[in-house]
Amino acid sequence: MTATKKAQPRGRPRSFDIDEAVDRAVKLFHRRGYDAVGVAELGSELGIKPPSFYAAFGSKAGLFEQALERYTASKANVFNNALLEGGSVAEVIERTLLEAARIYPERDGTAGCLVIDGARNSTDPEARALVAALKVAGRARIRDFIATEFPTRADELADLLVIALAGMSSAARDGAKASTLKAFAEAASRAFRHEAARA
Amino acid sequence: MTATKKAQPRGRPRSFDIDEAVDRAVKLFHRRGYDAVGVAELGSELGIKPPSFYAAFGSKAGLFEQALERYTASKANVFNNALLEGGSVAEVIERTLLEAARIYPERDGTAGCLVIDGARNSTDPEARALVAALKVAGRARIRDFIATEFPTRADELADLLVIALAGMSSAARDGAKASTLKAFAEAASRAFRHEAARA
DNA sequence: GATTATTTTTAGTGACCGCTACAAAAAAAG
DNA sequence: CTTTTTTTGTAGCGGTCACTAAAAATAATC
Repeated sequence: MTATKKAQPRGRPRSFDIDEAVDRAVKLFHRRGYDAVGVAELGSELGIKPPSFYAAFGSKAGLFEQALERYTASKANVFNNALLEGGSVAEVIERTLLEAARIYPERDGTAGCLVIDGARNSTDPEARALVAALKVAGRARIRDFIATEFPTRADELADLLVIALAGMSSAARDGAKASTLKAFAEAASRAFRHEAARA
Repeated sequence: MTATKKAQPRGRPRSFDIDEAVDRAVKLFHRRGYDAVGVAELGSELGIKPPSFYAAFGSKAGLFEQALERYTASKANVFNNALLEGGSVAEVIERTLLEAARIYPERDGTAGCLVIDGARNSTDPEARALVAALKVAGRARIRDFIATEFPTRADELADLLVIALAGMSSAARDGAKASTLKAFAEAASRAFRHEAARA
């Protein structure tokens, strides 16, 4: 019994695919940022009307939360993916930076990182809190991993990576080319090894 | 004759100080970003009403343009100030990074760089174009200066600085402490010297 | 067929957005 | 004084924001 759909419940069936809707929302929020995407646009892009939207997601921020979950569980989570391939700390950090340089440049209208810049300058406290929590958790994971090899400098080295990624996301959203980000990522990776070897 | 005020013109005198209004606008736009600051709030903060606002600045984007001019002519222009103190390319870049680490952390509600992040995710094409032009011009000045010592690697080295500054602005707006930014700036400065010496 | 449960569509809500028409007010010029 | 010029305050423009009340539609269940 391969049940993905649990025997149709009672009422009128939903006329749209929630998973696909979240995927489209990821793209829209990534493209233009949380505030710049309106519920009206989300509705028309998702092919649903406001009441269906709110019945399914609760609020605009609710959809953003699901979009962030989808995003961080995808290949866009560059550190997670680099970590899965194993290797030394320096190797994982290098793969993280190079992968960011590969996926951050504009593609299909999206650029940079949704978590880093998706709620930048947003007026919505809920949206800001959602990305802030993800940033804190992400940085903690990076720091703890670095600490396995460099326990006394883990914070400083984690900040080096986090700030470098933020710069790359920012630059990508400003139109930086893949070659530019790749050169920066390589320099940042060399800097990481150099800093890790210091003191 | 020390004329800053040109013999009062004909009509009703302006009831507010334009220079001070621009200063306050710089702070507001810097604090929350272009889109998040409304004309109504600008008006009440500046003590003027819409018609006076539009008579003086033409539009919200017009005030933003003046705010950007004020900002880039101030001590916030870290590269300009570092350049004025002279020294080698590596020294100027180091001062640029360290000065950014000093002024980017949150102070009086403002953090990071108004040019880099002030119109991030804005929906207003005019505001985006204004900061985009400043970014292009700023990067060109940095690249040309670096080229005086490193003509073959000026672009790559300029991107290293520009992306590092973007990362610092982003991190500062996310609450990074001065000590965090300082450590990053020092590492970035070392990376710059190291990259400049390569090849 | 009748009941119940869920989602749908229709048609809005009040609040805020950037911006403006209009006329009174306040100054210099005649 | 009157005229001319500029800025002011009052009031409100059309548009968009996130969101919702109410009832019709569509399914399983009784």
